[in-house]
Amino acid sequence: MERYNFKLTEENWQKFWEQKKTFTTKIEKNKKKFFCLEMFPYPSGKIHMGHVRNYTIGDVLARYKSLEGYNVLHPMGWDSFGMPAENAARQNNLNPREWTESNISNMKMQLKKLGLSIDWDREISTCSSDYYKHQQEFFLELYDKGLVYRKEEYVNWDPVDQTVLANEQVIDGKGWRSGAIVERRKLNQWFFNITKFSGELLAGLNDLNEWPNKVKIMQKNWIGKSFGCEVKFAIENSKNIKSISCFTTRPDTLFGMSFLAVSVDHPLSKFYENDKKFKEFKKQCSATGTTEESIANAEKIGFKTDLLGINPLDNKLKVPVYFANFVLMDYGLGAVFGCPAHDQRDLDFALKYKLNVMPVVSPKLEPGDFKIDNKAYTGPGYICNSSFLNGLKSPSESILKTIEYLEKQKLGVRKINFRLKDWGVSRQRYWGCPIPILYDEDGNAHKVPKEMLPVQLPNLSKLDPTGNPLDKEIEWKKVKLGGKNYLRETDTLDTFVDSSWYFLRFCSPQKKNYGFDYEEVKYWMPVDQYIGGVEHAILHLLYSRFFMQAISYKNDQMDLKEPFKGLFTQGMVCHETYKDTKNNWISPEEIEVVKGKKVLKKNNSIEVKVGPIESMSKSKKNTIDPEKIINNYGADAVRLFILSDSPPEKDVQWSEEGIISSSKFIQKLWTLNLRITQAIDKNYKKNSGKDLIKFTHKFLKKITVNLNNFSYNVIIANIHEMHSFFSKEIDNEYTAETLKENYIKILISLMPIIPHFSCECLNLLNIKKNIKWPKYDESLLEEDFVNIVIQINGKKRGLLKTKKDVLEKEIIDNINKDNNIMKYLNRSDIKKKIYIPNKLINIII
RNA sequence: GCCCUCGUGGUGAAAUUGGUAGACACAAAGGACUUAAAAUCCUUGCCGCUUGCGGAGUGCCAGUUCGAGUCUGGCCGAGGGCACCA
Repeated sequence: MERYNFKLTEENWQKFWEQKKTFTTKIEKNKKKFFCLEMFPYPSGKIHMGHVRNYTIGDVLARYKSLEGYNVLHPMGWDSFGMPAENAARQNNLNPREWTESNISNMKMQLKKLGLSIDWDREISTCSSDYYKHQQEFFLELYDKGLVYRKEEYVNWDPVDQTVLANEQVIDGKGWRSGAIVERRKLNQWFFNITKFSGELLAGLNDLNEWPNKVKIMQKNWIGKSFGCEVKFAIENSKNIKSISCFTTRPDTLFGMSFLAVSVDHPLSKFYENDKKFKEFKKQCSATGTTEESIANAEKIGFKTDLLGINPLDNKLKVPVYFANFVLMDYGLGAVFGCPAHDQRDLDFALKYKLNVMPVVSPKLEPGDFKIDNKAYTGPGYICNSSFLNGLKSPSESILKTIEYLEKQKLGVRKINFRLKDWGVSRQRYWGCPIPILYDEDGNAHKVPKEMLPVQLPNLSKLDPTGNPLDKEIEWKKVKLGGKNYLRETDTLDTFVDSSWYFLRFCSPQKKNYGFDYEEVKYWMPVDQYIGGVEHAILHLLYSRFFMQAISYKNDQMDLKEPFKGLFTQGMVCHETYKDTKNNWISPEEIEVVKGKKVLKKNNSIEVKVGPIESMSKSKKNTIDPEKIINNYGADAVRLFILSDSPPEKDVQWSEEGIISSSKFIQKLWTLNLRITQAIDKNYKKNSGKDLIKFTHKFLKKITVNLNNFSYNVIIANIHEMHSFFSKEIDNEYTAETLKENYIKILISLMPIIPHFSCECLNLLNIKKNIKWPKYDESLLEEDFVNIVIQINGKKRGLLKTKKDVLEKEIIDNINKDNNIMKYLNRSDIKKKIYIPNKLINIII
């Protein structure tokens, strides 16, 4: 039998799509639009299996929506600024732009081999000045709106990458990319005022009902809203300072206060700058690392001042004021009041410095002899030992009542506090978007005039191993404007800025005088389905949401607040790991299976240790090169396999056996196709094909439902069922028209999954135009016969095939003829019968 | 410590949302075809007696129900996020 030539077929169709511009899109106002977007890749050189999975999932959806009649926007671009280009440049003395561009052209070729339905006319690249010019405009626009500012701030400094990192980029106290332990440095930085929208970004999550809950919860926690009260504590014994304000969520525990504690960076500290002991203490605090363990294990230490803080609820109650290492300057007001009885951290501190521990919340209304030992009580209860607050239900009544009192007495105000901090966007790197700012001779910042945009990156022939390259470009830095001398800002923007608006650019990628066209954006936005890895749950997704807020802010032409209507986070691609006897990682390519054992290829007597299945990574050498796989098995086989084993949101395990079986299955489908076309050619008139029609419609329903649920793995199972149905039934001499009509519907329904194969088969049947998603007919799905489960006491004892909608009596009559079931029924009387028509009968004896 | 998610065969998983548990696939074992191998196809899959039948069975323990993988409560385990957040 003729074999399916995937290579030729796939090449032909890819050429056809390219020449016919099949996937080129433009606004069509009479059509419903669908913006399908996958997170664009960083051009590292080669695509990896993660890309294959991500873009296959997106392509299935894009092709399906397009068949359904939507006007689908499915673009692709390159997140092409960033560290790897710069590192390659520094290490191998390459030009970052050339390096990046050659990577892009290679990856583009690889992506095309996957047969993706992408509108390549909309391709964008963030390192192109056509792109970053508009980013600089946005920067200045945000500056004008007061959403960008510059300040000296303690920042996360990555000593390896030699750059500042955003809080979101510090993971367990280490740089997200370099893994180096992050240091604290005070630097002048540009910030985006993301906290201005804390409330909006939090509230907006409620409307994102097509987002995974997990991601929404992560963002919610990251924004970290807490409700409480700002309380002012008068200070005694001080010429310098009259009061200290604290934010608290538990003002109702004020009577249990036994100390005030402030951060070493608190304004109060400037009065102790010359105090030797304080300086020593400050040093001790910063010596504590920023890693997870060191923080968790860090002892709570304090520096006692001579100040006394006065309890606002009773001015006879006075407590010492400490500097303490556990108080953070950048949360709340950098000061806390300590209530040891009901906060473990405060209790640890109080026990160390022998401070008062008095419970003010008791689990029972009558506190009796309720005492705190070395575990703080944080549960609910009733207020006690608190004068006029006594007896209030805590925390449900007590917090609000206390705030009301404090507000009335002008001792405090209710306040909502957020954990979210402003987004520091300055990076001391070369390969990024220059910040369009000039400094005059006094060091004041000025916007680069609009007509001077873009601020082009200078083309550097050589990058020094360390430091900020732009800072060393003396000539580039100097600018003369209106007879005055200026120096350019030499920091570049965090590359997360680049990806915060690229979805807008995709709507009108060629627009010259602005980043996007409002008409186009109004038609295409929001992104209907965004697909990517969950690792961007906070960083990229939160920044993009902020950017949309910022662009819509003070803007009559735009009121879109959420860029991504639907979000899907796909799982990772995993592979077994292998090690040799010396514990070196071995790649799957070096391995051979001999007698069921995995051994080294070069010397097949040495068995390798098979390690756990882990996500593909270069360091573990368990990656598989997609291009090789596509060349060996074809794009359709790769698509089929990457979708088949696990649901798309979960991790999938790549295996040689799996891809082989997928490619064999394509062959089987081809063989089936030949048998079906032959049967059509024979032009039978015999079999009306009632069961064939029923099967087809049931199949179409399954595919449609599963496509809408992202149950792509089940679709592959459905296709296997389809194959086995036709393999068995094809000799039934179905009437040719019926067979053809139904088979065409099935082929169309396969187009999103295995487009080359389906297009080829359809083409051979002369179906070339007006291909639409086949609708299933619900009325054809009805079965004439049903299997009724016969249960006795809830246990399945038999199956009965009957006509649909038979009466209970008929079932019982049938049961009475069944010896196997009667042997149970004869044992005792029937107490009860539950009959669910067309499903089951349960007889209780 | 806090928050979230998930526990189904040797493996990846399915289950119309409370109604036949294990669809579909991978791996394994046995068989058919073949001189042989590959390829292809078929069968098996936990326990008990011979087919057939019966029993147990969706992490564990309870509960609701005629009926629970699915709902409720408790426990155990795995993964992920946050973390001195006041």
